[in-house]
This record gives sequence, C-alpha cells and structure tokens, in this order.
Amino acid sequence: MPQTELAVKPPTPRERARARTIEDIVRLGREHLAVHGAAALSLRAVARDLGVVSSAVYRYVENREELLTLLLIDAYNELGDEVDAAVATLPVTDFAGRFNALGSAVRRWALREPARYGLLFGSPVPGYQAPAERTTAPGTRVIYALMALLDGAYRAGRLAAPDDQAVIVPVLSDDLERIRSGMGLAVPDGLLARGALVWTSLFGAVSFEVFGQYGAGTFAAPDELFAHHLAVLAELAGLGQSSQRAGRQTADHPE
Amino acid sequence: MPQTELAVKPPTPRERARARTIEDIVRLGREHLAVHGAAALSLRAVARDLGVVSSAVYRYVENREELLTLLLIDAYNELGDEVDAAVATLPVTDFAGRFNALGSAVRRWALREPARYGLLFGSPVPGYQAPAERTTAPGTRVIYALMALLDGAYRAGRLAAPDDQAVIVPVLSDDLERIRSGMGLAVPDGLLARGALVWTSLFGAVSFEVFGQYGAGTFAAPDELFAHHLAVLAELAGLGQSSQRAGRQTADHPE
DNA sequence: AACAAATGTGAGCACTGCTCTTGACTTTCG
DNA sequence: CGAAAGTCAAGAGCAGTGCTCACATTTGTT
Repeated sequence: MPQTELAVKPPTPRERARARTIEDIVRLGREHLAVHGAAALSLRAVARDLGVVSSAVYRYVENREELLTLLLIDAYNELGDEVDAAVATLPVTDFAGRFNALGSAVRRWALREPARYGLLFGSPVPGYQAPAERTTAPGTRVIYALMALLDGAYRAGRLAAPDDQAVIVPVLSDDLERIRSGMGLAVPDGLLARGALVWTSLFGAVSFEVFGQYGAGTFAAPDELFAHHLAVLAELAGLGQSSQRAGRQTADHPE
Repeated sequence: MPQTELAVKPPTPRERARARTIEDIVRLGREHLAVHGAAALSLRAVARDLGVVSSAVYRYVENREELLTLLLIDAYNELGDEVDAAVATLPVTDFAGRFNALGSAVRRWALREPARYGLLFGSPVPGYQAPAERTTAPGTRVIYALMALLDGAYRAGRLAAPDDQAVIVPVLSDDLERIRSGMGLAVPDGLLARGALVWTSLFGAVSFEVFGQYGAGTFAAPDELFAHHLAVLAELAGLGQSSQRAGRQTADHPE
C-alpha cells in the first residue's frame, strides 16, 4: 500500500533546488519580520539578502501576501511545537502543572519573538487577509491543547465546578461550539466558557507585556507577577481547588 | 490674577486658521486610520483629501510619526471620555455595576473603532515609537479609572479578599507600584495584582474579538459570552461576593 | 503700499510592490 | 543528437510612499 493515494513522484533536482530556495526566502523573511515587524516586511529587502534581483523572488512566492501566509504558518507551528513540548514535560495527570507549562511556554515564545507574536495575535496587517483553509489548522493548535487539557481534567474529575455558578453563561459562541463538537469535549458549558475566558486572559496578559510600549501598556511584569496571574487563571479554569497538590503551585517556569 | 502665569496672547486669525487646518488633518487622518489601518496611514492621501499638494501638510505636521502621535492621543481621549461617561451613569456605590459599565464601554468602542483600537493596544507600528511624555497621561486614563474603582470599593469594605489567598503574589511590577503610589491607593498587594490581571484579561477578551481574523482568533463572542466574562472578571477582582446585590448581575450593557 | 512671515507648489530622491519583456540556461523528448 | 519546452534571473518600468528643498504666492501687520 503506497503511503499516499496519488503516486508520489520522486523530487527532481529542480524541485529540490526550488524547495530549498523557498526555504531560504522564508528564513530571510522570518529574520526581517523579527527585526522590522510584520507591516514593514519588504520583498525587495529579502531579495537583496538572497543576493538576487527583486523580481526573481516572484518566481517562488506569488506576492507579499503569500510570504506573509508562509511566515504566519511557520510562526504558528513553532509556537505550537514549543507549547506541546513544554506540556509533554509533565505527566498527563498533572493538569495544573501542564496548564502552567502551557502558559509559560506561550509567554516565553512571545517575549523571545515579539514581532512574530504580533503577526499572530496583534492588530491585522493592513491589506492582508489570512487564508483560513491554510492557517486555521496550525493557528488553533494552542487552544486545542488547552481545551484537551481542560477536558482531560474534567473527565478525571479534577476540574472543580466554580462555586459562583450563580452567573450562568447562556450562549456559547459558534466557534466554541465548533471546537467542542470537533474535539468531542465533555466539559459543560460553564466550564467551557471559563476556559475561553482563561484563554483570552492568558493572551491579554502576554500581549500587554509584548506590546507594552504605549502609555497604557507600560506593564513590564516581572516573572513572579505573571506566575501569579497564571496561578489565578488556573484556579479560574477550575484547576485550583481539586488538585490541591499546590499549596505552592509550580509557578516558576522551567529553564 | 491671570488664568495662567504667562500672558496669554489672544489667538491671531492666522493661528486660528492654522489650528483649524491641523484639526482637519487629524480628522482626515482619523478616517484613513479607521478605513485602512494604522500601518497604511499615508500623508499623501491625507493631503489629497485636504485638496492640497503633499508637501504642504509638512507645514502643519512634522512627519508621519507626529500625525500618528496626534491620532494616538485623540483615540486615547475618545476612549477615556466614553469610559468615563459610561461609568458616571451609575452611582458611585454600585461598584460592580460601574465595573460592568467600564468593560462594556471599552468593548463597545473597540468594536466600533477596530483600527484605532489596534493602534492603541495592538502590535506596534513598525518604525514608530510613541513619545511617552505626551501619551502616558491620556493612555492611562482607563486603567486609572479601573484602579480608582477598585480602590473605592476596597475603602468601602466592598472588595472581598479572595478565599484562595494561598497563592501569594510576591512582587508587584514597578509600573503597578508607580500607579499605586501616584494614586494613593489603599488596596493591598494581592488585590492590586488581581486588578492588574483583570485589566489585562479584559483587553485580552476584547482584542480577540477585535483582531479575530486569523486561525486562532475566530472568536466572534456573542454579547452574552462577553457579559459572562465580565461577570467572572468582576468576581475575580473581588467585586462578586460582598456586593451580592447580584444573584443576577447587570450583565447587559446599556443602550 | 511695503515688508516679512506664513503658506502652497512642484520637482526630485530613495524606497516600496508588482508586471512584463528579454535573454540564458536546463531538462526532456522526438 | 538536436530541437522544443520549461525554468529562471535580469532589468526596465509603473504607481505609490515619506520627505526635502528652492521657489512662488498669499496674507497679516506695520
């Protein structure tokens, strides 16, 4: 049985060279992105660094948007890989620890790659619209990881229903329902909504640190403050009381 | 006694005309910003709309950065005005209601002015660095309003210390300390840190809605879900239990 | 009316994304 | 083996950008 249904032609030397050139372009684009930011990404500058005339790169990348899409997918996957690796460090039953690792990994990557983080979670690039069919899969890796985490905790009876269930959530967003049905989650509405809040809160805290440059954004949070936030968010998600292994949560992030 | 120490010269007609022209430029810039986004703001396009040659606007605005700064201050003040107005709708003792009004006002303005919201709280504009001495005052209006709200609640004995004080916050950020001392806040460290988390979480939830276009950001939260988030955040800040006027919080936002 | 300051003009430089033609090179097929 | 087909880089060119500068014009004041 062949690996794929279509016959896989072996790559010709030309195709190999072409693939390598595209890789080089993405690599150079990633560097420019990291230095100058997303909106200032210049195909001509990439061409210069590649040692080639500007029009030549259009042989490999359709236009600037295409390069942005490649960089978007690239960044999403790098973030997803690091989050997955950090989570996998801890045993599957240590839900609080895994949540902490997930949040810390997101923050670490964001602080190391602020421009790429901005491309993913910041204000949209003016003329650019990401093609959903290519970016949703890598773009949803982290939230899927978080939801899988919460669902696992719930199934293990380790997700405490918050005591303040007086506030009921009447409607979930269509996207949340899609995620829930798509993943076959078991968590009830209230906890799912709380998970979404935890999700956005995590990225809010990280974004304020990464984008913190304007008047309102002068939040150079020390590691301890972020660790506190993570601990509170874990409790908010329902991971606090039931898994009370933590009188002192493992708030410090590895390395 | 003169109003100010320096003798205030009455504005000459020339100065009046100049001020009006600058106002026009800012107004046109605001429109361009709202339509095309921050990074695509073009001085030449503004000049065209103003019916003048491109180099003429440099008589009024030093460069593109200067215009961005003016638009930044303009947006911060508009947001601050709307938040203040929404908060002032409710009596000073209705802390939970005022918190809800604050959050709803931020979200409403952000959804109405996504590009300007992106300029304030999104990824930084590539070559641009906001001058702190001119933007910090308008840029801190909302967080100051939130902190004043929490401090008032604390002083009135209406801010419940969370029961999970097992998680202690060891260090506040310098910025938080500066805000606390600058405002003469009475709230203790733990609640101040929670206030900061609530602050960033609020903007995280709003940002995901406003910027929600990429793969990870498909969070078209319905009003009810955001209202739920606001209610949970109010409780997180400590406004939940003690002010138990709300078996059902006033989760709907006015208008 | 005359002067000087303020304002508008147009050319020009360096940069951007992108298109198109031209020439050279490589692979493939008759 | 040679010709056709495919691939790639180069360079010119178009329209747009921020910004500067010399020059002309308007305008308020003396």
